[in-house]
Amino acid sequence: MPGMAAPTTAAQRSAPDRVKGCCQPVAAPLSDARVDELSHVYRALGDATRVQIVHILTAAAEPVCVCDFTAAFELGQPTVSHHLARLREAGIVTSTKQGVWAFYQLNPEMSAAARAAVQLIG
Amino acid sequence: MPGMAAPTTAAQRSAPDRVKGCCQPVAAPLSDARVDELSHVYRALGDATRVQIVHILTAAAEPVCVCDFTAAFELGQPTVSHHLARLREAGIVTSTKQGVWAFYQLNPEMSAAARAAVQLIG
DNA sequence: CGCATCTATCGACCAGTTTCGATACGAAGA
DNA sequence: TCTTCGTATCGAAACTGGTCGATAGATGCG
Repeated sequence: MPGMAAPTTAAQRSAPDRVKGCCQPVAAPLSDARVDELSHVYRALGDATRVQIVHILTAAAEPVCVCDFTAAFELGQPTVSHHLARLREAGIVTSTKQGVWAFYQLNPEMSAAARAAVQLIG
Repeated sequence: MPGMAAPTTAAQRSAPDRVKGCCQPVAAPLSDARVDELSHVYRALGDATRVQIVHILTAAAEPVCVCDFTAAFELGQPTVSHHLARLREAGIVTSTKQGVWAFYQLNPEMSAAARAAVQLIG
């Protein structure tokens, strides 16, 4: 095998290579479920508007009306509704309706990963 | 003004509305810079492959060779390079070259926000 | 009932992202 | 030097995501 073929196991690898650190055994990967959970939480928070929404909710003592969000952002009402829906799908917020109005709050049953990520915004 | 027009200030609002919590004053928004920083960090981590990469790096004592990542994921080499580049652009990882090989590690000068987000994966 | 309002959903458009194959560049061995 | 290998970059295709206008559903007032 000519050239510098990459060894795939520690046994096949020469000492200088190990010193360089190349092709060292890689850490056991996180479970697919855990990776999905983390990446979905991060993806849900990977938008400036949604970070603002979460910040407002962490600072609010009571559930916040959708009309307050539409007033706070220079975005159309369907767009705000879309962002709230994404946070809801990620389990970060919950909504309740009182008459015509809809109120959003941080989901008290948020996953631990989501809670930790949200606290970074607070 | 007929119907149920949404009041925009606390003064215009009737007592029952305030009890319901609608149109309460919204928390002072985070600065644009802070929102951008947070959303960019979250966006960089909002991908399953990049979460795996960060997890491997947090578990590794030494910088990890690109060849280890390409071996660990069922993805093409350009795709892995792309994900590493995105983490690099977000300031989460740094790379060094030793001969033909490129090694990646967590950026020791990562922002506090990035460090906190990375620790949730570790 | 008829109407006005608030919110969610739909359809569409544009921008950004993920992925791959092809290729270019650099380094090291023959 | 010539070849081989590892990595980054480029170009393109497919997909996802953010935004808006239009619209539907629900609620409450008159």
